Amino acid sequence: MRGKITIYDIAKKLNITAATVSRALNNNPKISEATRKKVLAMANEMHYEQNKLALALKSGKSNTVGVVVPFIDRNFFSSIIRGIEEELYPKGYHVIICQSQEDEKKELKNFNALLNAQIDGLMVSVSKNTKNFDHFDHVLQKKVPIIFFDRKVDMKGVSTVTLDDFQAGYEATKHLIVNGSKRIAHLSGDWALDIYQRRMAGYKQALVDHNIKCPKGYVVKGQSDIHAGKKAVKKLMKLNPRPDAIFSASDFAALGAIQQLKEMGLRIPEDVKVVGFSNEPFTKFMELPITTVDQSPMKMGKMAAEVFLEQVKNTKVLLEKSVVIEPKLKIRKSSL
Amino acid sequence: MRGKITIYDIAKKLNITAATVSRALNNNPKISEATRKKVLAMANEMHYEQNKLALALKSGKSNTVGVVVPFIDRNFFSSIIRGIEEELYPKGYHVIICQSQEDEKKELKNFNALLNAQIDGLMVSVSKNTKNFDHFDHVLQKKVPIIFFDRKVDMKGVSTVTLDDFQAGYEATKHLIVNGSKRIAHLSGDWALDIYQRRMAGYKQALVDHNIKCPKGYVVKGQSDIHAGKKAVKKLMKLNPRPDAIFSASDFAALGAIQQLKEMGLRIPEDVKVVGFSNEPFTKFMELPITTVDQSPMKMGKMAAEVFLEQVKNTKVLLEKSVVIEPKLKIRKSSL
DNA sequence: TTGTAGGCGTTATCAT
DNA sequence: ATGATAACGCCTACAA
Repeated sequence: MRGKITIYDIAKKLNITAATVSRALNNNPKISEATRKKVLAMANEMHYEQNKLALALKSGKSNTVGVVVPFIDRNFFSSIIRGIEEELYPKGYHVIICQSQEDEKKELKNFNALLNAQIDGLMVSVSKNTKNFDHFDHVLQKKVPIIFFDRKVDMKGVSTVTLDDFQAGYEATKHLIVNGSKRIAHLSGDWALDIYQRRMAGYKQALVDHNIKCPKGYVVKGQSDIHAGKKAVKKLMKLNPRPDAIFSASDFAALGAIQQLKEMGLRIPEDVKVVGFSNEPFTKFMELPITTVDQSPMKMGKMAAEVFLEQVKNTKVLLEKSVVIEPKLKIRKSSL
Repeated sequence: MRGKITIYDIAKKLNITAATVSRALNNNPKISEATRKKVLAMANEMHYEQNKLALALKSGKSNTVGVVVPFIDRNFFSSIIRGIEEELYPKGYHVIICQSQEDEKKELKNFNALLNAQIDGLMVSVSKNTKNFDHFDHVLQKKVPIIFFDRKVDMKGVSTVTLDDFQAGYEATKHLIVNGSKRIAHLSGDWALDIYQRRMAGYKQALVDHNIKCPKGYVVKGQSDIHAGKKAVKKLMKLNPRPDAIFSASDFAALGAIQQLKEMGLRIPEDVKVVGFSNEPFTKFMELPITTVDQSPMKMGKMAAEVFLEQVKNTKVLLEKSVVIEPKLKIRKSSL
């Protein structure tokens, strides 16, 4: 029913054997130029197309990688996937997408399904609710290489591609300091994710390096959404002294913060400067464009793909590469 | 090297044959309850996992669908893919993602690669530069069902999931009329895509139905980006009489229009009302939230997946289903 | 240079 | 109820 024609069909037409056809098609040197040409011509004429499935079964390589992200429709993740796809497609790899939906159980199921599909590699950004990491070991046991991007698990035998979140936090904060802010608050995210811890660490280090205090209550932990940003600002502005700048570890929280500040009659950036994180598309489009940290997600995806390709080239040893991407501060009006 | 344990391994341990193991694992009735339990227990103990590749080769079904979109990192498309994935994953299907990058040749290559991978179905939103449609026929010849979403090709034997773009254009325009606009301009998109033609048709019909004229120059064709929106407004505002409202077939063009209007000192919505299209995330976040048409992309993805599932259930006939999704006007400040 | 044969892991069709 | 065997499409020793 499907892509009917096989190497056997070609062989029959040419009165040769399937093995010979295979050799011709695979540029195997052990074949005469004459028959190769005949085979190639016939294959073309019959519209032969190789069945990758059979090849995969035979070779143990499926030429497919699995990508697991919390949600595919977040700009950050879809940009990463774009990077992965564009890097891997020319090399003959397919990209299978799965969503963990920030759920450990779904993540585990994704892994098993992908393992069953005989993927050649797994690229994953860990769900934030994942506490148990056995399924990662399980993948490694099957000799399937893992490449983490952005959110990683500390374990042996894996590679990672991450942003230098410490540096990002540091630079964002330093930028505020340099522009005159003296009392800088920080909206942090879910501490289950170390990216938020590192961003905060960068923030704190910048304060220390510039002899600026971080009064009690200046660091607010919350979700990375608009509502959390508003809530945080309500708290922060009751403080005495109140902050004159906010570094948010998320653009959405930064947006909420801005909305709340405006509602309170505070001007941005005059009264309070704001810096967000992720360079979400909307930050650029606002009437008041928001300063933010660009994570180069497409590049992250491309790097992850490159590390994978390097890994499959040398299947003997498990690579343990750690690629760290430099953050890029996008300075806009909200902080000037 | 890979998922070593096969049904043969289980068979050996149990001194039975692989066929029996297979039967036990597949709930085949021709087997005793006793052996079934033994097999299941052993399979569990040995952490057996079915090799989908072998199954796929044997059965001719890969349990994989290919999805081809212009770019994965556009909110509209990634939301659709999310819908597809969430609908198909529970049914045991994998989703392979490809990007055509609005390029006919890449689209063709994507198709061939997916065909080689023995996909069970193809879901595609056509590249806007595709003029030749042979590769679609080619897919159909291989008995692989095609489901178009959003951008379709008119051909036999395929199913489609689209937005009612005419209705969307009609409602958006009517909304402006009802709110007092008398001179409504339209920013259209690339006419190679029929979605833009239909949006415009809806716009024109609404004008006719309400006895409103469409003066020359009131319809501006351009790209669907910020720059095009600005450019169009510069032209439009030179017209006499100048428009008091703009219905843009794209949110980005609408944004550009708004930026340009402001630059010209015109107030929105007082002087000019604006309606966009797609419900891009940023439209909601602006200080001046933009009225726009929501296309329910996640639902579109889910519907496409459902049509596919229906198709594979009945492999005898090629379904020719046409699902039309109702647009939802999101009324915000830019048009009130 | 080409053919033969076996195997990748599974299921389905015969027998038994 | 279970076993033996062939087949899915391809590749690759090994033999000729």
